[in-house]
Amino acid sequence: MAIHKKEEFTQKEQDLANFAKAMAHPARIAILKVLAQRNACICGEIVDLLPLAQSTVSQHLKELKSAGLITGSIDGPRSCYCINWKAFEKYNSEFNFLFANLKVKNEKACC
Amino acid sequence: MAIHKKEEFTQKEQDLANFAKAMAHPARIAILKVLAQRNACICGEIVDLLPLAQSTVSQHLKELKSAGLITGSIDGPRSCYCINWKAFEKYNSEFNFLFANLKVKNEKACC
DNA sequence: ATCTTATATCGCAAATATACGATAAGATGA
DNA sequence: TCATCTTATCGTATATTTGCGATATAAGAT
Repeated sequence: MAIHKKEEFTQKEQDLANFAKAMAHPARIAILKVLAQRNACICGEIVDLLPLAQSTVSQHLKELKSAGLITGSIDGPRSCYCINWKAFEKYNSEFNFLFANLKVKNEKACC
Repeated sequence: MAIHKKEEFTQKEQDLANFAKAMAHPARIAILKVLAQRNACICGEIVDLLPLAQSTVSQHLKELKSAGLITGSIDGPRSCYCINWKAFEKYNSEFNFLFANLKVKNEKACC
């Protein structure tokens, strides 16, 4: 591959792609679900709910965090995670905007 | 890794993750944009518009097609691609549903 | 001070994704 | 038929992701 070409695209395209990448694993979607269902910051209960090792879950959490979709803070001996609604909503509307933009221009399929 | 654990999650989680994965590259987002802007099925004009080799673009098109986001048909010596609005809308609303589901349960950040 | 508990990180192995050149396949035009 | 043009596929190199066990770290309990 030699060089990645990702940075040759627009910032918007890259941002949206990064957001999508963060969502591109069922484990991470399941984590987001759990975080919301519990209506509170959950630490390692996630580990019990998912069919994955603790280190793997921790890694997925790290990815969600670095993508900005969740926030994490240390609470005594355990870690507390929450969905970052702001960022989530931003990407969601950006995604909808792209979709609406596409939709408006072409309605009839041609092939 | 030995075994992939992806199939241990629910079908909905997997579907949404697969959709996200298809969107998880700026080149593929750019392709979708082009397909919509041209308001018609575009074949290899995409190659001229993207900073990628023809074979690479073809591969991205294949992924979008196998994810069901675009359709393709042969038109003489060239190939014609279109956005599959139906599937796109389905995933979009599924995504929104997940988001709304999350949103309704938790509004105040706790960390 | 030491032990326990919870979590993050490191190191590694395997799988997948990304990218390209070369080549094949299919249709059109000379 | 043969050359050409367009697109798909193959083979290959490299990068990234996924997953786990082992280990480190940090706070609380004994």
